[in-house]
Amino acid sequence: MPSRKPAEDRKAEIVGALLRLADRIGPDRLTTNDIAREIGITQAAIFRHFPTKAELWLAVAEVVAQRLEAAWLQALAEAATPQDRLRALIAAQLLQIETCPALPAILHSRELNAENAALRDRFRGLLLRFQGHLADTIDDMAAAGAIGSAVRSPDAAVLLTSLVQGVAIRWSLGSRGFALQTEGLRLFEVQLGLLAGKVGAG
Amino acid sequence: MPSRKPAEDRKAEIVGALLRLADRIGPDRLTTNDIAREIGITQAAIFRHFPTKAELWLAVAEVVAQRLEAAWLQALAEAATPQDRLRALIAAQLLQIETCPALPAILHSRELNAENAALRDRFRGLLLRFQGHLADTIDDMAAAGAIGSAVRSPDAAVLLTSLVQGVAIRWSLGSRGFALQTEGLRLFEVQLGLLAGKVGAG
DNA sequence: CTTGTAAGTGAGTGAATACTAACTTACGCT
DNA sequence: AGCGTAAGTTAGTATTCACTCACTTACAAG
Repeated sequence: MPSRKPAEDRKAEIVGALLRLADRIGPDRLTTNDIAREIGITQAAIFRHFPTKAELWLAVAEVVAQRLEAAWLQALAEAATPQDRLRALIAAQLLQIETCPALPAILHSRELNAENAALRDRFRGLLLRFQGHLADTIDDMAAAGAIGSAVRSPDAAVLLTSLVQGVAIRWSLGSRGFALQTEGLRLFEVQLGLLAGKVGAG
Repeated sequence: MPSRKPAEDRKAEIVGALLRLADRIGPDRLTTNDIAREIGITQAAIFRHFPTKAELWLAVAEVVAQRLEAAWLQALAEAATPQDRLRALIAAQLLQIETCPALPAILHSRELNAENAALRDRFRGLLLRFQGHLADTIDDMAAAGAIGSAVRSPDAAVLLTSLVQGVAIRWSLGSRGFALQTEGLRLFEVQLGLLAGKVGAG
């Protein structure tokens, strides 16, 4: 009786519903029934599109990876100076988390950390690639003299990644009582000031 | 047939088992059966000591809170200079996470974030108190001239808390392939150098 | 209009879930 | 020694979980 959709569309719909519900219900508590109810099909229909729940999670990882990488590339392409690129990378990441608040919880889920090794590797690779972009951009800044060299760029990249994750935790624990991107970028400027302040001092 | 224990001891044993298993199995997937099997009693016996699972979680929060606060107070008491106190606070927190690796996952669990509001408030209060200690210590450093005042102490505290959380995430995603406390303290020295480098520059 | 395919259904599976009730027995106290 | 208490058990409950299977039917191509 219900309207049918081509498999591609339905798969995307299922993945989208999972990401939406993972925030409300939690990645490890989310059931196939929750997803089915959300999009108005039966639970059994989920398994026509994904053989197991673990494979559904891998499809989710694929979608997330594509979204994040696209956001990073756009940030890198649109900003002119290395400093603007760095800010744009951080802003993009904050926006992605704000748009898809389940992301931090998925990083800590046991679906990822204990039961689905392929999923963990996918996300770890993503995080490493983000830090790589950050480190490269920081190297560009150092080459342009916009920043000191007292801190090695991979360390600076880790500090900035941590900043994003830390503000995301506060955001989530505090029931999202502030604007994630605004507060994150404010702290980014503070940290950038610290990094830039080291010019010629190391 | 099995050896009996006074309720106090058994409660502590249950809480300890939960914390151990929450790391391996995940906070949201951990069942009362898992706990019972771990300590060699039947699942029903759990409910002689805790009326519901949610109350068991609250007892866990209480134990964690006491451990963390004791570690902080000891760090504050044992270190002489404000700078040493700051380092000791960070070291203590890193050690607590290394000793009880379930802590970050619990922070992101849905037991905490969605289903057990009392649990969330308990942990949020803990985190705020940690940042308070950090900020106070940073103020002491500023008063002693050991640090610049370009960065407001609450912001610096957030940056340091984020550092701990960020390195903890990398540690866990990377299958704990490095020593958390060592790497965390190394990054702390980097960040401290940045903060201290601003002396007189603000 | 017919027809093949694939999207979706309905009804089920066994295993787990948190939690309960009625019982048994180990242990401390006198 | 014996007795009361409380820590533990066995055997359940209703519900939910991921997943299966036989089936129906919407839709697009010829």
